Amino acid sequence: MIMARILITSAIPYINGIKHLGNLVGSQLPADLFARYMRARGHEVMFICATDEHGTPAELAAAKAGKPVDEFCAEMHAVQKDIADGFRLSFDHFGRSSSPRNHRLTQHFAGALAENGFIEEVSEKQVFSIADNRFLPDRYIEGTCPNCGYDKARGDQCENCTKQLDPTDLINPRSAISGSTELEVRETKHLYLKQRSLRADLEAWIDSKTDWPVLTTSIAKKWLNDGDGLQDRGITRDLHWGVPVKKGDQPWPGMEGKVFYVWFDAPIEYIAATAEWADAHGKADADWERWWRTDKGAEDVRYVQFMGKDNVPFHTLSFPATIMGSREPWKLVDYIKSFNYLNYDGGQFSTSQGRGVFMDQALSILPADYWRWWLLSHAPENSDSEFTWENFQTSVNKDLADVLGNLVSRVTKFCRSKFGETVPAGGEFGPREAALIAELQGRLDAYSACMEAMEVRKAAIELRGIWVAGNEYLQAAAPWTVVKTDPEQAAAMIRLALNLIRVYAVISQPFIPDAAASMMAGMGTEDWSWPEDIASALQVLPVGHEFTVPEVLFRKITDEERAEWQQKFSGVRA
RNA sequence: GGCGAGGUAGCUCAGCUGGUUAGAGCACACGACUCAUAAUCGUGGGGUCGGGGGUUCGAGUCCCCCCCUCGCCA
Repeated sequence: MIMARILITSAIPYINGIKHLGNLVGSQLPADLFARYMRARGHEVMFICATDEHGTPAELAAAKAGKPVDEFCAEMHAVQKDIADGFRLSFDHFGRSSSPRNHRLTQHFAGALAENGFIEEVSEKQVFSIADNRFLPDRYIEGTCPNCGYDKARGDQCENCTKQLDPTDLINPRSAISGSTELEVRETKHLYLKQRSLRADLEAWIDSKTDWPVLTTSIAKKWLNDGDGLQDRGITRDLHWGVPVKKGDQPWPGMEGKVFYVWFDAPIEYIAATAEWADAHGKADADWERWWRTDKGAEDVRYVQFMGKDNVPFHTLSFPATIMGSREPWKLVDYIKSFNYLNYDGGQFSTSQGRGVFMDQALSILPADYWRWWLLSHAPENSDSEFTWENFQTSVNKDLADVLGNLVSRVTKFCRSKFGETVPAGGEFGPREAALIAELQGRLDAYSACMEAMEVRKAAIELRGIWVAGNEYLQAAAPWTVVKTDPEQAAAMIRLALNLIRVYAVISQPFIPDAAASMMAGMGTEDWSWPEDIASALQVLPVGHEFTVPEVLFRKITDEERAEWQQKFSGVRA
């Protein structure tokens, strides 16, 4: 196997609150699965995530919490970091889009784009709230709809009659933030990224990605071709919290007091976070640049992004336009794995309504592995999928407790009672064992192929099949019967089965890292080497090797618990 | 209204460029086993593949129309 270098990024979660399970399964979790698998196969991996911290919602959330926005973001970053650790998300670095690295890099990209003629200054009129001392984004202006008379219409659209509005259309407009009616229209200047000038480049690039999921390319092409086609995009805002507008390290005349739009600086944070990683580990710039600069070693890097479908336009068009327009040799993404939505019990997960299970709540009721297994084995790859408590309970109980957990239990306890807690000697492998080895080799190849291709659900099915094969073997070999007449032969069977536990720990680790660690600890080894060859992998634990019977790996979810949680999470988040 | 994704066994889903009796897991029934977390293993019942046309020797798989769900946009 040739060692490869793989750069993996997960869409970066917004700072203003804790994410729900739908967000988790749409980007961070599958990205982690892929990162863990690639590391397990011996590849060099750089797995990057961060918090997305700028913009109006962050400012408002901070105000609501009664804290300065920078302090609020620092606290929420720590909270999200803890939860990510709780889910065992194995980021090499979990950065912050508000970092000095991202400030400098964002300003650098803007400067380069301007130099190459891809930035246009546009003067436009926006609503300014005197009481709030700030410009108001359209959706933060409320008033009476001129069309239907609804008195809580927003400046971008009336939610009652769905008519598209301009803020100036509203009757008796007021600030949605303070309620103040002291509003005035002011002239303000903004920078636009001339995406239309890069349209041909973008289209050619996307057309060259024939191996991308249809979900990814269909969304990209829609934005490229729909209506009037790809539009130029404003990349600055009249806000206080954000990356100050600069042309590289120089001031940008006329843009004083403005910041870059959150969607401009957020993807750049992928790069900046890698630089933050280098800083945090006392490494040189060359150490992160070899992942991102094709002129500095990134030519052989494979870059894979994970995200929900709502993020696809920014990753297929806006961010690539930023990179292409810089005319600098930054690494473009090689593969975009995108996901549909996970629904919750007949409806949508909703952050604003607190509907569904949020990441902190999930960890408070069950260990990470339960969630990881269910979410990954039901990842919304081909269409939206649905979380129900009944499905969660049966899947987890059956797959984890019955098929895998019980297998570990029956093997180790049987050995302990008949041979003691060491790998027993005697006997030889026969045709039945040879058949098992052949089957496992074939199934493992299929599993690996799915993991390489990021076919998450299929990989889970293959892995489960491998677990089942172990039970099938035991059932057919029946060492509990054989031991009565031929203890040596039974010993050979159990020797194989104990080694099987180690193999299962290694290959299951990307899905269920904690259980894998328990299995490995029980087997008394730290040999995580991937079972390239099953026959030899099943001899890693030698005769006489000591092990212990692990605690129950997965306890079952009871009907009472299921009913309780179903009730608890049906309504509004406390 | 436009666009995109879907509508396959009770449930959750597989089914690439059309090809013999449409698959898996769960649930259900029966049987085997008793080492194990009342776990495991085997066998079986169950679907006119949203509806209607069409192309074809042959369509869940291609074309047209319609219905329904979800999302995005206007």
